[in-house]
Amino acid sequence: MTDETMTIRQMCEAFDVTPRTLRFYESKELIFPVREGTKRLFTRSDRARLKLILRGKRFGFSLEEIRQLLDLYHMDDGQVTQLSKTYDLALTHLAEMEAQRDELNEAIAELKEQIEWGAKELARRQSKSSAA
Amino acid sequence: MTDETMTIRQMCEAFDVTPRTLRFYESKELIFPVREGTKRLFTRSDRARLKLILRGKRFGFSLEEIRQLLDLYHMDDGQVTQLSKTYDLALTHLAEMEAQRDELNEAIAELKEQIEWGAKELARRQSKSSAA
DNA sequence: CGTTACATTTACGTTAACGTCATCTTTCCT
DNA sequence: AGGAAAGATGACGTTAACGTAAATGTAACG
Repeated sequence: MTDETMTIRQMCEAFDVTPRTLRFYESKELIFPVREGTKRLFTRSDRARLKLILRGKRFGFSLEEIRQLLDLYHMDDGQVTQLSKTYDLALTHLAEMEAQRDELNEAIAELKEQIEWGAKELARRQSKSSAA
Repeated sequence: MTDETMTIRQMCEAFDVTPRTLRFYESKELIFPVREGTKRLFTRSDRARLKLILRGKRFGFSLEEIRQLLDLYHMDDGQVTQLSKTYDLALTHLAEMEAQRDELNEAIAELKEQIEWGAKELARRQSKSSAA
């Protein structure tokens, strides 16, 4: 290994994705692996971004939404020109995520109720079949 | 209005969806509007299910996953045969949702940090430009 | 030096979740 | 009665996010 870089295979195993996925994310400018000849080498930065990408996906964000958010976490390189724009976007997303968390908590509470109801039903049917 | 049923238009306005979406959900057996002649009439049950559907979507669940979960909330009608199967599925989903909530909280915390960093940067640049 | 084994590019295929006509009843209003 | 409005039924189109296959390159190994 040259540095702290990883090959595409190592990335795939580390993050449980396919090569196609990584190439696809690169084509969409979500990650920027460097080239050693023709081969891709993924840096620490790519790994950090990929982690955020996969997390965003789990929250139901589209790749395009994620791409815009990634700029916030990757602000150090050069074009800080759009900082305040990105900042606003981050605030919006934060609000969305907090709303989603609240709704998720509500949904969890409701689901728990249903589960308890189900548990009682199962117990009831258990006693019936053992009584027969 | 005959009962507590709603037309497709009323549903669309109430839930901010298109007719196509409702027909699509019916074709996928997520909702079961009754027919008055050729027209669909949506019951209270359909509305409850639709609410859960839309919520599930916001959490990133697929319609197929949602369809299975809906059975849990709709258990009263007849086939309680699969109760324990549905029960297990509900427990699994509950675990998933709790994990998602935890991860969401973590992400919110990180995003807040980034936002604070952005706020400081903006302030720093503000003082620079006013000093010039 | 040939052959695995991994890599790249190009390009067409696929699935989910609807959108968008086009065409046809049904219904309601004046 | 007659025309607009709402609803229904196909059927084809679209977008996102990759999957998959074909053709080619290259790097290490015995």
